Amino acid sequence: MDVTPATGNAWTDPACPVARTVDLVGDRWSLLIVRDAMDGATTFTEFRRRLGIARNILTDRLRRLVEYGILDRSATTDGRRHTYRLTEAGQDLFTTVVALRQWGERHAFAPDEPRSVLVDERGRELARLRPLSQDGTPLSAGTSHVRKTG
Amino acid sequence: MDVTPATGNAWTDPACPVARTVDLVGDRWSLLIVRDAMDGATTFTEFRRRLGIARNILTDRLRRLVEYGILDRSATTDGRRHTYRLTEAGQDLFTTVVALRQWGERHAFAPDEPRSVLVDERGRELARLRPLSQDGTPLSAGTSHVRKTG
DNA sequence: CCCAAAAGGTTTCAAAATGCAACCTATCCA
DNA sequence: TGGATAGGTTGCATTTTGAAACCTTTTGGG
Repeated sequence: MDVTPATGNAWTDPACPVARTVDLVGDRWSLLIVRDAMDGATTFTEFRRRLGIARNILTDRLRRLVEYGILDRSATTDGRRHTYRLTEAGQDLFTTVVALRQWGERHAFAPDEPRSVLVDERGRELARLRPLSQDGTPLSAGTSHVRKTG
Repeated sequence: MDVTPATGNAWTDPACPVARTVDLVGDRWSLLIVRDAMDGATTFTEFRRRLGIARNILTDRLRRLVEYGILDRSATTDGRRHTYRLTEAGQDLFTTVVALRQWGERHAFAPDEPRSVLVDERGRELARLRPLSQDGTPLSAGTSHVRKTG
């Protein structure tokens, strides 16, 4: 990839894939734009309606997401200037969005608070995401570690 | 949970678990602090050394992560004022960090760029996280949707 | 054909978040 | 006793964000 991050054109921690992802989509709005794109939003106005985001910020975030290869912008013929759709890289953020959602469900809601739910085509909630070793052993922070490079 | 977000004490989108999680840890630094805590960092100085973050910002983020129940701060007897450790909620962010990492590996690196790798106790890379339905069917943004509440 | 409304922005300016550097305080250890 | 180390706080400049006004193109009704 030849993408540069928002961070003054330098990665916060160039060798770390976590840090690079945070540099690209770790702001207040980008992942929520992706979330809404996954839920069917395609136009500037629709994103704005769902998010309540300032116009200039939305303009900037859409431009950046396109630049990063997460959204694709195409012209339309129906009076709307552009349609935004997730690229394959954008759709691949699904796992990340699900992980954020599941953590939020477990730790950011009181038991009785109403919340939106992500369901499959039969209306069932998803299985809990679990990091596994190649052989299927469940892994946690305690049973894994970062191997440095270079 | 009775936690309030950084966002001027109001949730960006109160019913959405994705948005609540972003409100809590979706800034430039929080998830990198959690990442380093998972990799063994426990002191102010150690976080600072690894991240290159400004002192006042680190102070603020540690305070917020403690307030949100993600880190636990305990006094020490060895000249360090405090030790920061992940709570259970903090450790549960492991899945989210892995999701960010795996996306970054796939989409934010050129094929030949050096990167750090997360491995299990035998040195093997993790299996790819995959959102699944309750019955084990793989799911994507296209085969799932958000069910609104309220 | 004309005009109002809608879509998708851009611009301006104020407010908030971030970052750097200097300063402060408590402990340890020689 | 005094310097080094840990863990901050404070002041100020820079950057990012946000609200509101303004602009341009398309579209659809009369």
